Amino acid sequence: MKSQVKRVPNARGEGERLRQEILGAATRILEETGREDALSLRGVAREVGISAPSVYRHFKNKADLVTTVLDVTYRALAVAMSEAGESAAAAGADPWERVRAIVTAYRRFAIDKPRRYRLMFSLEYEPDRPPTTGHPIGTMLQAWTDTTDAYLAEVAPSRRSEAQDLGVHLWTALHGQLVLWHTLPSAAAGNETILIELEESLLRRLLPAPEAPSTAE
Amino acid sequence: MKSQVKRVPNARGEGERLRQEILGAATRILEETGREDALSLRGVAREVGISAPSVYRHFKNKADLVTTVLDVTYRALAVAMSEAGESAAAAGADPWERVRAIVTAYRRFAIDKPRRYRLMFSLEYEPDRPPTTGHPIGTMLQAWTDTTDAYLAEVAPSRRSEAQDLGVHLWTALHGQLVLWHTLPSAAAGNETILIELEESLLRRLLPAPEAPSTAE
DNA sequence: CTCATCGGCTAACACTGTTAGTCTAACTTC
DNA sequence: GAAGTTAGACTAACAGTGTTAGCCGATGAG
Repeated sequence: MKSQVKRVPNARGEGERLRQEILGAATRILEETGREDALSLRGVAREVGISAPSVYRHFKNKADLVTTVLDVTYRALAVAMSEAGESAAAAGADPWERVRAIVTAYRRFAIDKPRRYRLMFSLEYEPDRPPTTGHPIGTMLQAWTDTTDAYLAEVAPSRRSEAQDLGVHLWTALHGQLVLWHTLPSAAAGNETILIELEESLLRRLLPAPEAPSTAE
Repeated sequence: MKSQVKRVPNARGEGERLRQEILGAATRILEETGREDALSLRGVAREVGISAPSVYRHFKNKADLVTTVLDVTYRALAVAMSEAGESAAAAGADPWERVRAIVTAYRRFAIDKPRRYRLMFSLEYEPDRPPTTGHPIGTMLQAWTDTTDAYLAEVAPSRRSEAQDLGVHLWTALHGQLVLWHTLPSAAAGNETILIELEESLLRRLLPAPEAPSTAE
């Protein structure tokens, strides 16, 4: 019952396979528990069917494992955002609807993967990583300033210099809303429409309306 | 060297004293490390000069200890905010300056106690606490909606119905800014003026200007 | 055929949260 | 004042943790 099949080792070049399995199991556990210390190397090893020290063949240590999970999550979020923007554009959406689509994708991600989303922003920056890449939060910020810049370029070109500021405002406010929503126990939590209304109210206040006010089509 | 003085027990009714010492040590360690799992009961016990299980006389378990530290921190933040508002009012500040003072107090707190601030919003709600109190984040939100309500009452009474929304926007956006600032490694971090400018830019966009536009003194 | 190396394993260390049970000194009650 | 109770601590122990050291079988290169 303890070691069921004694797991035949992967072939010579196939070590990467186990790495992916470990990553998957760790992701699952982190998403279920939401706390870094609830993830134990022995636990993921048990789930994958290997022994705990074998994890060290593929990850430097536990922190490295967690960091990798979060890096993957960051990338997935960025992809979800850009895909939402592009498919909205392809469907002929106007600039406002395009921003709306990106915001919605962001919210969906944060709500569907709540534990990991929270974890993304609750970890200290680990300085012993390749400093060229920087913290993945930077790419997140970039995605938002790109969004506001594209919006301003089409809708209010004269105010395009505010794109950076607006991107920061948009992202930070949305993130704050989601944190609040995740944390608040009863009232808001579970009621997504509240979030949507808040978003709407925020966007109206933050994003400038089109400059040519009337029939510009 | 191990047990230096064998710490004479507190007198009969003085158990509270040790409780405070434990709380203080835990607060210190949490502020230094910033991670819940870096706080060990044996560690705080060592620092206070008692044995680890003695902590259980005063706290249900480790989570209870951490929660208590954060509750105290929440209260301190709320107090700092209201004090800033009141002392600004006492100094004859106008509504805008009053909001500004509260925002500044909030930022100061978040920057001076960065680890604890981050911890406040990264813990899951623990359901086995007295449910009457709710999550302390609720009081935080209340403080902000009070702030915006007071501002609107004086400056734009016709829009007072928006106070709730504006309070949420203000708080979530500020919180998001601070998270970003804490997380981003090089560029922003350590440069507080960036934060102040962001705040200013946000407040201008969010808070309505006085209704009587001209000479209303 | 040899041999290095990949992909794993076991054993062990130091540490953790938590429980059970014990001791001492002070306070309460008769 | 004697007896009992209890606040305020302690030691011992358990199960589980991250991590390191060292081993072992199979596979591929020379």
